[in-house]
Amino acid sequence: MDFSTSLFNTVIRYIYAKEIKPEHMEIQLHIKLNEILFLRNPEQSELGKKIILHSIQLIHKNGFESFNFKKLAEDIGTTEAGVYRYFENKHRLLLYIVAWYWSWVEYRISFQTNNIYDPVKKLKKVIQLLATTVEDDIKTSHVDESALHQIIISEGSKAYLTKHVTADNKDQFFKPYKDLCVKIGDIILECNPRYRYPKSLSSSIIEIAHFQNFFMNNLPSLTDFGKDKDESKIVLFLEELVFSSIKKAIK
Amino acid sequence: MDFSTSLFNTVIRYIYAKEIKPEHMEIQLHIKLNEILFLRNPEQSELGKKIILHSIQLIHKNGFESFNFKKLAEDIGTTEAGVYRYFENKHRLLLYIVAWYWSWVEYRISFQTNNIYDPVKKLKKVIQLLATTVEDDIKTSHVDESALHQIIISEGSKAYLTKHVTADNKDQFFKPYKDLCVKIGDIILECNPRYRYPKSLSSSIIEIAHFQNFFMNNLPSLTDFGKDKDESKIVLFLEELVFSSIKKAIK
DNA sequence: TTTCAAATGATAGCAATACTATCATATTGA
DNA sequence: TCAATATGATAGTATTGCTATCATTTGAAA
Repeated sequence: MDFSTSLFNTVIRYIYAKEIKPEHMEIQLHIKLNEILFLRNPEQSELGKKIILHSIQLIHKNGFESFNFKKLAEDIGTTEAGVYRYFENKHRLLLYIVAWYWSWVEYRISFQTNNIYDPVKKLKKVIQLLATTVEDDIKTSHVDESALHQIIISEGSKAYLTKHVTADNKDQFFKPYKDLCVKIGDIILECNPRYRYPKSLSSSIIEIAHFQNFFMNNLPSLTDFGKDKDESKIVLFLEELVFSSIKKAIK
Repeated sequence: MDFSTSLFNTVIRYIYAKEIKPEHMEIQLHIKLNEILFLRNPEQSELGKKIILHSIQLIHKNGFESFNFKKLAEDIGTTEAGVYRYFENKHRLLLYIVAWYWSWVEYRISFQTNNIYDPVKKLKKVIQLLATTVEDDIKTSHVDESALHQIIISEGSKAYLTKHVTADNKDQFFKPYKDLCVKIGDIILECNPRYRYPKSLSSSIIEIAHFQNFFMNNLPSLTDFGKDKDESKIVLFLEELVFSSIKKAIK
């Protein structure tokens, strides 16, 4: 795998410790996002990175509804006005975080399905990546990917469930999510070129993975996974759902 | 069908015009909800019914985020304090509306699947009812069921995507949704008693029906229905997904 | 090393939101 | 008819979601 290649929105940076020894070398992932998502790029300053890190922590802890820029500023040790210089409002910050997440997921999928040529195996890997808790492969200094995953499950859909979704869509805020859907849709078509609903199945896999996880942990009677709360069962459920549907369509 | 039977949360009332002529007879549906959902029962006063009617209109028009009790009160011609006498806050009002909706859907399903004994046909009917725009069979005077359906699609998940979901669940706020899931899960098991994920499939059908509709109308590239925006295609997608999965599991 | 623009900090203020409280009046039902 | 209950009218308060201004620090170019 060529790490220097820019992959969609993703760029890999080599970060070396001052004395270059292999064990001190870190590979850092850098996600490049659409400029319209922010007023000032949070990846390019210490304050900006703190804003991302602490908003993920705060939203994870207290939820998006009770989250606001005043609390965030206090948490960071800066002022409300300081945060407003980076993001217009908290919804834009959520859009940024969500876009970052989907870009990161797409990168992970590319990385983890690399050199897998069987589309069925590839799709299984995708389902597993979408439906199980992240274990960091490549670290990013200022993002807690595990907390982020939880946030996307509980708050992610609020990014688009608004009256201004059409305007936001025109501004390309959902591009990473849409790119990911296309990518998964293509794998589905590789499995069965005659399957009629690749994009709908793709978005359904993503959404089911998330809300089955949410239900399992919060409203367990809406699932069959309530007892042991085992994510791998969500994977099995999804695999059965997806592959029986794709295969049936072959006939 | 015995209309006098109380069905889960649902009660049917006969309303007669003063002169009893068949064409003046109306059958009115009355949904009885858990008392904890409100401070004062909105079904039992004119003001209460206005609150429900106008909040559905306002949320439908401007979305839940921009909705508040001041605007609602102005719309109705009462005062903010007046609304607070019925509902603690706007989230509780949303919970009420959502609970009402799911009770109503369960009633519709019971009504429309009555006398269908083939579980596959029954499940098809359920999918069709969940995934297509409501056409009122039985009218309720103070609820616009069609606007309500749109609200549930765009705002419904916000009812449970909160940090207090566990507390709300203990207070039984989600009972109608859970009852419906059980009911659909039972039909799935009738189709195939050995299917392993009846509840997860049930909640997935409901959620997919809704967000595929939302995506189709707002982020069409996430679906395969963007061009003609035809709800019946969502039904076909869901049927293929559901029945291939259930049937495969039979083997 | 200066220097000048950009980023940050500190403070203030304002309109809207999310309530709570109080008292007067209307209604209605026992 | 009278007493409880529902509604109306008004006021007030803490918090939220911003915007504006000016002073200070930082950092990169000259």
